[in-house]
Amino acid sequence: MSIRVRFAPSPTGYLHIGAARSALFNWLYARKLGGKFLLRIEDTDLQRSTDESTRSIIDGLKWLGLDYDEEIVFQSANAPKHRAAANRLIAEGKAYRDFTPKEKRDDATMKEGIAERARAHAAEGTDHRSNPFRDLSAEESDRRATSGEPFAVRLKIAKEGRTHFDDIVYGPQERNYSEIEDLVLLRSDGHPLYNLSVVIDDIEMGITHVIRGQDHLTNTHKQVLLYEALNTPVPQFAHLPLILAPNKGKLSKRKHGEVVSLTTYRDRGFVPAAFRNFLALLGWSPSETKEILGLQELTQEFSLAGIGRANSIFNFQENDPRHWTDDKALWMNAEYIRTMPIDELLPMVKAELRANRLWRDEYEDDAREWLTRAVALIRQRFHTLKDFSEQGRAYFSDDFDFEPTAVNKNLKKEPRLKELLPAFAEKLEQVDTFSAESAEAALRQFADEQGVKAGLLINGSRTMLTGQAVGPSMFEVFEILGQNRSVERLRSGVPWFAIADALGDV
RNA sequence: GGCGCAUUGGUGUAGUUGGUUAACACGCUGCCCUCUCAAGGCAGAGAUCACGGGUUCGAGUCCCGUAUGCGCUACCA
Repeated sequence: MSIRVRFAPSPTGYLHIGAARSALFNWLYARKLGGKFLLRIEDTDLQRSTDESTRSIIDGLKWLGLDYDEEIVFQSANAPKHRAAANRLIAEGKAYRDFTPKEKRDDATMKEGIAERARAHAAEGTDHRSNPFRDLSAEESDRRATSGEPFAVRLKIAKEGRTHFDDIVYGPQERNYSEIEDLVLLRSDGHPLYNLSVVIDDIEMGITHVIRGQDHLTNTHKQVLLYEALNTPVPQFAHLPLILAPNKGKLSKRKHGEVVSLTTYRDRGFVPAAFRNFLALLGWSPSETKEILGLQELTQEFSLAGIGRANSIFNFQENDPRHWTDDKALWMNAEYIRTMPIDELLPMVKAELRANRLWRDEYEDDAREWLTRAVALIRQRFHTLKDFSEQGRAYFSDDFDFEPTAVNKNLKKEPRLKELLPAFAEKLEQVDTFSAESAEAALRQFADEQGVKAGLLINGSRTMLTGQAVGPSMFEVFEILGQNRSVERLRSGVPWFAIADALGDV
C-alpha cells in the first residue's frame, strides 16, 4: 500500500513554526517514499477559524516549497460524516448518550478543575466508568433522545484492558483503560469533537502514517480505541518532539510574539531554503554530518529513524536585534545567501529591492550583468535579504544614509580627508580604463604622493561611497559603482555636513 | 491528583548490539589573512553525559529510584 500522510493544521492564526516543521517532516516522508502529502484544514472551531489563516497556511507551505497532493480537505465539511459515525457507534452499542447536563468550563481554571475533579473522584472511589448513563437501556436512551432531552455522545470504553501501539519515534506505548475516560464524541449541540473528527477524516483520506507533535502522544490511545470501535486498521504513528521557547515553555504567539510565526521569517528576509533547512534540523538529524541540505538532499536523507525524542529549544532573544531569532538560523541564512546559485538569489533580491523602490527596470536587461556582479559582491557578508535594501542601499541608489559611527571612525578623525578625498576624486577621474585594478593603482599612487597611508583613503572612500564602515574590498566597490558615481560621491559634501550637524557647529 | 514522555558543553545534535582521551554544527575567545567587516585557515575555552543507587572486568549506552521539564487528563484543537 502506498504511503499517505497529511498535515492538519487548525486555521486559528498564523502558521506556527512547530506546525511548519510537522508539515515539512510529513512532506519529506511522502516525497522520499513516493507517497502522497495531503492537506486538511481543521476548521471545526468555527468561531476561531478564519479564511485569512487558511490562506496564510497555504502561503506558508508554498514559501517553504511544500506542495500538497489532491484537493484540500476542510474538516467542517465532513461534520455530517462524523455525526453519522457516532450514531453508528451508538446503534452498535459502542457509544452511549450521556444526558448529564453540560458543565460550564472556564478556560483559565481548566487545569485546576481537572486536578480537583481527579482528587474528588479518588476520594469518592468513582472512576472513569462511573457514568450512570453508560448502561442505560437502548429503549430508554432512545425515548429520552426523541423527547428532546439534550445529550452528548461518549465512547464506551471497556472496564478492563490496555491499549497499545508502536510509535515509530517513541517506541511501544501502553495505557490502561482505567486511565482513559469515556471520551465525548459529539457535543450536546451535535458538534463533533476533535478525536472523532481526526480519526474519521484520517480513515476517509486513507492516511497510512500519522506524523504529528508529541502533544498528541497520549491522545493517541483514545484514537486507537476509536479505530478499533470502527473496525478500521490503525495507521502507523510517529510523534515528533516539541519545539520549546528558551525558557523551556511552550512557544506561543501571545507570550513570544512574532518569532514563532513562519511569515516573520519570510518578512524579515529569510531565504526559504535556509529556514527549511534549519527547521529540518530541529529534532531530526541526518545520518551524514553534513548539515547544509537542499530540498533534494533533505528528501534523500530524511528518515523517521533520525528523529530524536527530546524537545528542542528554539533559541531566540526577544530584545536583542542582532539575535532576534536562533543564531544558527541566522548563520544558515547567511550561508545560503552567500553560496546559493546567484540565479536563484536574484529574484529574491529583486523582490526586496522592489519593495523598497530600489528596483530599476534595466536590471532586467541592460544592467542585468551589472546587477549580477553587484549582488555577487555584496552578498558575501549579508545575513538576510533585508540587507540588500538596508546595508546595500548605496549600491542601488544615490539616496542613502551615512552611519554616524562610520563617519566618526573613517572621516571625522582625520580632518585632512576633507581635502584629500576630493583631490583623490580628481585623480580617479583621470583613470583611463576604470577597474578595480586601475582604481587601486591610482589610490596607492595618490597616497604615496600625499604621504598618507592607503588605508586612510580606502576607509574614507568606503564611507563616502557607501555610508558605511564595513563592506567589500574597496577596489571592487569602485569598480561596481563605476567611475562617475565614485568620483561624484568622493566630491560630495554630504557626510561633512552630517558631521557638522552632529556636532552642532559649522 | 493521575498517567505518559524526556534529560549529552550556552543552543541544535552524534554517539550503531555497553569497551580506551564523549564527536559534529552554531555561538564564544585568540591568532593568521587584510583596506574595514565578513568569509576562509589555524588554535582554544566550554560536558564530573540531571542526580543517587545498582548490574558488569567495564555504562552516556542496561535496571531501579529521585529531581526537573514538558505533554495529556475539556461537551478545546
